Amino acid sequence: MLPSERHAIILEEVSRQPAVSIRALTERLGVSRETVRKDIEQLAQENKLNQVRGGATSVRTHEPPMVDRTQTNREGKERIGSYVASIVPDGASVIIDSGSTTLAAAQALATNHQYLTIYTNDLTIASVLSPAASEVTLLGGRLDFSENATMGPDTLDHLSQYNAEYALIGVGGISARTLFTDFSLEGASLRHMMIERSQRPLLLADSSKFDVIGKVAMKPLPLDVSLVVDSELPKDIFEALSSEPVEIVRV
Amino acid sequence: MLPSERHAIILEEVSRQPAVSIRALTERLGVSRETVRKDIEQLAQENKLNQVRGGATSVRTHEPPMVDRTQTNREGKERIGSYVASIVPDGASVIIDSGSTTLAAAQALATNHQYLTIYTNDLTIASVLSPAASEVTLLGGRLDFSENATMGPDTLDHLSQYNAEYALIGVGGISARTLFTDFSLEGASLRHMMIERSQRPLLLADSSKFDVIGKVAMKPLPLDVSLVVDSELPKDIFEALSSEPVEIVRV
DNA sequence: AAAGAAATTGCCAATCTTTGCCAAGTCTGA
DNA sequence: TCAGACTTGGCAAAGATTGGCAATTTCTTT
Repeated sequence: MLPSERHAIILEEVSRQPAVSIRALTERLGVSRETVRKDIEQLAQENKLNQVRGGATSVRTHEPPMVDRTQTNREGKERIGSYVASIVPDGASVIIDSGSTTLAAAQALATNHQYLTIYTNDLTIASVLSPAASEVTLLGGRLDFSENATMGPDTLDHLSQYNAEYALIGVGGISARTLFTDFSLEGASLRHMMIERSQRPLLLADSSKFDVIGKVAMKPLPLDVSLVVDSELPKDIFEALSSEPVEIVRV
Repeated sequence: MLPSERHAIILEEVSRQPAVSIRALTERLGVSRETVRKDIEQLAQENKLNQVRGGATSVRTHEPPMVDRTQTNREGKERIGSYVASIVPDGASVIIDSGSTTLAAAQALATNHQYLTIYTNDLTIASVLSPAASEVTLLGGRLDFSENATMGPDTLDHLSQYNAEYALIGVGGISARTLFTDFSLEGASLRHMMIERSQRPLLLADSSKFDVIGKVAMKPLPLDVSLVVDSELPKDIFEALSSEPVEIVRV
């Protein structure tokens, strides 16, 4: 088995689970402990994974908490928000996903618009838009503490009653190999339905999402979407997206 | 199982519930008590959680729920809240109405309980109880800006899917002539259904509600309820209530 | 309500196991 | 043959388990 094969397998394992042990890898790869250790050492230097005692962990096992996320690449998120506010006309109906990027968009909408109809599962976004919209519908369901948003089957049920002209969707991560990924299955299902339920879905991804791989792959995009980004996409991601029904908007 | 895997699992547990026991973790992780204890010790040093006897608790000290200091009769509401917290056992399921009196009760519940199942239409109450409950379900629907709570047919629909052991209901006003009244039709319908959907409904009314007449009369009480008040009821109201299926609790 | 018994838990020390790291040896393909 | 890659073996360090004991909590009984 070639080193590159081993590396690929190690990376696959580590992206499928949050961590792998050297012990497990020696069996899977049929090589010695020491070889696996050196492979991991090498991959860790390339920032493909984290080396920990006894094995390796994925570079990003958990999504950082919301409080931190609102601060990362704030300027990029604000630029995306302004763009969204410029293309969504006043009076439109908009489904808005939870997250820090969509929150930035909601804040931008709140300053320019008055007669929006909003559907969202994010409590913060609902509060932000409440004074600036004709009507805000909060999707019901189990409250996820860290996201401050509702999730789960009830939320899907509730959303299924509505259609909107626009949808603002956040993504967990984009990479060339896995395309769009998410950090929870519930979140992925919800976002998928949000896309289906709108005429014009906008995927919002600031540059901090590039090359990030979440643990859940998103289902294939059901229809044409626009991907709004704040900086040039890495070339490999750009090429990987060329076969998808995605229009890329750089703002 | 790698140390980092264990840490991730422990943190996940502690973010899902407000507390985990070492006992439960030893089973979940398949390692000895001492190992779990040391893991917790380590995570506690990193401020990822709190170490307590027998386990760990979430580090989240829920953000100061900006108490409205202009709130009328705050002391009375707090007394009602403490009483409610004393009779609702931990682990119970509770429907909670929106409003300042029920918010006081929610705050009291949050300090004493850990494993409640909550259904509420009030965003503030949901946030307050989120770290202190096993599960918080936010009822979906149109967001009422002034109440910071959801209302309307969607909310009724959603609530109709649930039953709970307790319900904490606020009232708009109580008077001898009109008995219980409310300020909106939507609110009255919702409160009525909340009473129907619980085994043990508690109407909470501090003294600022006495002799107040809202514009909507509440439908007759569907079953026995307890009315929790913080001071002696005016005599005329007391007599008017004597023919109703109401047990009056003075706290 | 208080006292005592039983169970749980924290903490420590000794022991066993696993892992990291290094050096030397072995294998393989050009 | 030789250079690079892999394995093997050994040792020290880190990690994990076990058992013991005291402190604390919980349950019982009076």
